[in-house]
Amino acid sequence: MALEHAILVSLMEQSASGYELARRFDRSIGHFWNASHQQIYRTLKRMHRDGWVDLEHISQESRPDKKVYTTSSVGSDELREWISTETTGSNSRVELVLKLRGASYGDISSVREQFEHHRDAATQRLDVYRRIEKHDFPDPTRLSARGVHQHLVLTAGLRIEEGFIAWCSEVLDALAPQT
Amino acid sequence: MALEHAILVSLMEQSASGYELARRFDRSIGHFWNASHQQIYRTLKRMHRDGWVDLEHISQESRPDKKVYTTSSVGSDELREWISTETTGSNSRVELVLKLRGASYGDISSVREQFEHHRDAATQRLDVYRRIEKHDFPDPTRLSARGVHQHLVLTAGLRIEEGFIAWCSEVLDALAPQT
DNA sequence: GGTTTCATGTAACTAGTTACATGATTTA
DNA sequence: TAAATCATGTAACTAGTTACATGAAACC
Repeated sequence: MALEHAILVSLMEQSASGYELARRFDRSIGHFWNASHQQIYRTLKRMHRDGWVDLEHISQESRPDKKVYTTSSVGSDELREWISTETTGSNSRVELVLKLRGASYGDISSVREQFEHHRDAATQRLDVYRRIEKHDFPDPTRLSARGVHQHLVLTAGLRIEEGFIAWCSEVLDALAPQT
Repeated sequence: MALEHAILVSLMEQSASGYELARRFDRSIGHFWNASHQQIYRTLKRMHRDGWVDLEHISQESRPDKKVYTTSSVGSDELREWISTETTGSNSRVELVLKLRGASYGDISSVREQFEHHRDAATQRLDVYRRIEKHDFPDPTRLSARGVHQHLVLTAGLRIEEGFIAWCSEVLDALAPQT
């Protein structure tokens, strides 16, 4: 899972209450990730129990009290570790984006390697899709209605992989170690 | 939810056992959707209970018996209805792909409208991202390490929206009513 | 003799969503 | 005076993952 890690990255940038984190997830991070306030409160509680975050109670006049969370040293160790761990599973692209965002809190060369790996995997996938296209849709101008729809679905796969590979190249260019 | 509907689309194309469906999800559909066999068996059971699918027990020699499921009339009504229902929520792009794949089993003009709507929404999002880029990264050549990372994350958003909009245009061109 | 394929499932767990609950203050 | 903002939570549910279980046949 990575909601914990998304929260850690966000807290590294700036300490926050659960409410404030929920708002951040609705804005910047939330463009590609979303988490409800219920999820965030629940997760913060667990993270505090596990010592990943420190907690400060803040009383306010004319506003409800709030609990401000800060990444602890255990938390930042955990984040650093997670950033260097190979990214697998169905959510991997979103996690890669998150690792990029938090790259300064971990080992950048490891992030680079992970991007290389996922770019290569995407290139192979793209190749598979192109073979499928050649095999199943040799003449895309002559297709039944259902054939057209199926071909468009395959096109989605092609476009997604192409886009991802291009973006990986941008990332790798920008993360290139300055020699 | 839409796993039910993904199964319905798959069964409309060809009746299958839970095992066979799981394999299909690992291949074609599974490039952008994945479902474990446990999930599929559980969901098929519920769909059968609700009358969305019919069931035929098939005994085989030298192979375990299997249960072959077929979309019932209730199921195809449900699918038709779902295809015409507005697509919302965090999973909407995957659902749109699925509706495209099953478009022949529902109302194509409604699918068209949904694609138009989502293309327009993506165009607005893209515009928001471009404004953010102008505002937060006026000079992308002069950025701190963290600034570079944050900018690349924004770039991911830009590329995803651009790609999605381009693909929607392909879809809309292909689905255009022949006049 | 070991792995893959066919074929079905249960049980326990983690993650995420929806609905409900409270209550003051500020803004339209 | 109604809605939005700030601020926290509980409870119940749905969806998805991981681990365990069985057992024959085909393939390498």
